[in-house]
Amino acid sequence: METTWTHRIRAAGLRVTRPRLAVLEVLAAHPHADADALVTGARIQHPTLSPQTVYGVLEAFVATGLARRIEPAGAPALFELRVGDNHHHLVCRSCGLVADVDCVVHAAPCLNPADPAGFVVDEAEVVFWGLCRACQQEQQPQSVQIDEHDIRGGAIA
Amino acid sequence: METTWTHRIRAAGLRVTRPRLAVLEVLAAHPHADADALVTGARIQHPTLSPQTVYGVLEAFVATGLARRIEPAGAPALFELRVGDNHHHLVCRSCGLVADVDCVVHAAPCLNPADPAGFVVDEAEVVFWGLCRACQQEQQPQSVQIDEHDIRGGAIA
DNA sequence: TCCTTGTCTTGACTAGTTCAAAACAACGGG
DNA sequence: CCCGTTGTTTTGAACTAGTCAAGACAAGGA
Repeated sequence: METTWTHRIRAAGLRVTRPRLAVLEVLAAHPHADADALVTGARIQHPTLSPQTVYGVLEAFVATGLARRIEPAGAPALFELRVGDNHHHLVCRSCGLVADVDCVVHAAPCLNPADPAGFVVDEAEVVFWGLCRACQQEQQPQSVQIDEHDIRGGAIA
Repeated sequence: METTWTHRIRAAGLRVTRPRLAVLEVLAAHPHADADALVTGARIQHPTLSPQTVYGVLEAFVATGLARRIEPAGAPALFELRVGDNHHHLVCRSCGLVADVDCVVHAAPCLNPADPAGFVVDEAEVVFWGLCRACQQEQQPQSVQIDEHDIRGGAIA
């Protein structure tokens, strides 16, 4: 398993280091983790890891195309390894859970503005907002407070 | 002119105050301004205005549907008065300029995910990323540095 | 004009992220 | 297999956008 990560890191032109392997492994297990969750998760394998190091690792991953950074409005940035297939995201307004949605058109931009106002568009970012299954159930029975199960997008269960 | 704003504020169930009128007027003149730009702009009419007051004004506007808050990834939040017509945005990767794009389907959500994964979707947020006309011209001649004309989304020219 | 209540002001504070410099370690060459 | 170069990590501080709380203030109905 780890060999795969090693190869992918090296293929991206990066040196293979312990922090990078740790972050990559956590990211693989938690496909929409935020920086904080990645620090926590990666510390299981590398306890002395600092947040700044993780930011550095992520920056390198994003720059080389190993990872992608997504920033849902009003929440810390999330990172995912699914890159290059131009998919989109579903975000729960209540708990922040993020799910992937395949794009019907697999090439970017997958849709075009009617009047691009002179812009040359290279990407259409689509975020669907709504309620995930769990939050729908919580809100129907007897309108429970929403903060009860504060999973948020990035947290590691 | 001001009478119009007065009416709109009151119609929203809010008291008509000087900070609110000032912010509303700046927002009308600069349709995609960030909080900082609004403070600067509104101070022309009301020099003692503090950032916190503007945040409060904007919160009230957004809560009552007078204004809408948009948060392009990696930039401070922008505010606009165009609400309720479910339009989308074009953002320039280089200078941050934001332009409106009409939505072909005028009701939210204007498109549906192929597999909503159990989510009940109420909005599809679409952001088109690309280069605005000015930045295209700047990058072709002799690949000029991009920070030259740092208009950014919210700044007031 | 007075009173109530919503709004503004002031100030401190937080989360998320970035910057800079020095210590360190990966890995290609000898 | 060790060494040196160079990219990475570490450490620590700083920064920005935005939030919170409490008292002063003013809008607008009586």
